[in-house]
Amino acid sequence: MLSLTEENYLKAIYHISEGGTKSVLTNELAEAMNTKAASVTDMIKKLSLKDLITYEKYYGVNVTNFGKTEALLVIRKHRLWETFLVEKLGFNWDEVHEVAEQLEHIHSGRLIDKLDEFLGFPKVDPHGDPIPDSKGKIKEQPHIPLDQLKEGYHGLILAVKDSDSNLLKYLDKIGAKPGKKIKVTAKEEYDESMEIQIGDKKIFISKEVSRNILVTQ
Amino acid sequence: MLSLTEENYLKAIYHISEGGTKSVLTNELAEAMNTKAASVTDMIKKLSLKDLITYEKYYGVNVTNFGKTEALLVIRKHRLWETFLVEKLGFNWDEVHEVAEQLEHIHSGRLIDKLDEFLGFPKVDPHGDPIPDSKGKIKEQPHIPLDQLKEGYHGLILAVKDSDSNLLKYLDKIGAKPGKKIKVTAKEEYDESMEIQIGDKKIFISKEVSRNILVTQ
DNA sequence: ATTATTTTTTAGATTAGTCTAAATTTATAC
DNA sequence: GTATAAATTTAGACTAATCTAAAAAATAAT
Repeated sequence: MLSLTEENYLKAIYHISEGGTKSVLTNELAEAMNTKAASVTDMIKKLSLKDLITYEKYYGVNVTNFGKTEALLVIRKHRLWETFLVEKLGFNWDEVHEVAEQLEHIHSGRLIDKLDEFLGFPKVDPHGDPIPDSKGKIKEQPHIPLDQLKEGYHGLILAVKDSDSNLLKYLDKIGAKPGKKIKVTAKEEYDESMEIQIGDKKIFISKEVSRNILVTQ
Repeated sequence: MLSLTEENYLKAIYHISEGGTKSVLTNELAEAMNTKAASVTDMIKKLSLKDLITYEKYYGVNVTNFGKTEALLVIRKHRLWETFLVEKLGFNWDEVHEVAEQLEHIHSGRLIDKLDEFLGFPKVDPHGDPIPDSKGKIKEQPHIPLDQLKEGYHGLILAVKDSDSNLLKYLDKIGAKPGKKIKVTAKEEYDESMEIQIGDKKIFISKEVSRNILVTQ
């Protein structure tokens, strides 16, 4: 069984590697984990011994299929708990990340499947991110970050980045929720900011915001 | 903030001391925590420094008022989670202890009060144990263990010991649930076993069972 | 292609929680 | 009331996860 720390490292590797599609450097991981490169090297050795990742000295890390599944099972827990907190306990979507970071490490064969059932087998969490199934399989919808959508084009909001509470509060305020139609009405080359239309409102947003909104292509 | 281990020690001290009414010996605690006396001595020093307990070398440990409150807040979490698992997720009462042992250590100001509200502010958990309020205050009903009830007398089942899964399965089978009326129809002096009546059924139980059932006096 | 810079790894130390074995204190027995 | 037994504490060591500082390897610059 994985320790809490091992699970957190593995999850970070999965995310940084964009689902295992590219390798992850020691320093990237150190920054993501808020730790030092030396600590990362140590943990990498442990995860490598457990066949969760492959690791070649000085060249970074790749998740194995086994590691990918394990990471997705943790992510499944995280997203189901977030859904529970919002749907059942009445939390706002910007308040659930920290608590779900703790809840995702509860080990119980039956708990999470019972919770899944209780929630009605949701397909996505409150931020629009897909929830892996109990085998660790995930169904991603094709999507692009909003900052890559061209002027004049529109799309549906699929998901938003879940970990930044202030961003989520702001997105709430401007009405940028998954499912909403969004149109790029103007784009500024210089700083890549854009004007968008959601419903009948026009809003100006920076690239910092637009890159954290995922839309259908 | 208390570590997971500190919380577990404190909870064990609270239970063994019967709510802080008597002092706890090192070896008792070592047995309860499944650890060695030397480890207990170390932890006792830590808890003592944090003013959760008082400790005099070679003479055992007593919980402070502060420690009592902290212990009761952990117990509150444990019992609310057990209630959630049974009432909402459909677990049996003998399956929840281990999972609740993990869930009780989730730190979040709002989570547990929201959960309390979601459950409808229950007064007792599925085993009949009272749930402390958010200030760490607990309301105990007057009770005695069934083995102290005299022949011919009856009482209502208030609560049963929650941590032994096999005992709980057995109690389920014989219909010994909180709220049920129970009568001691015969008592055997020699081994302190007894015959009891629950509903229209008469059952023979050992002292090992009867001392884990709490009844109104 | 040799030097300088950046990144990564190793070496050695630290903290929390644990252990065994030895020493100390308290309790018990004659 | 001294000897013996039991309980408790201390001393020293171990593991997981972390750190700093130094060494090693890879990358970039001239």
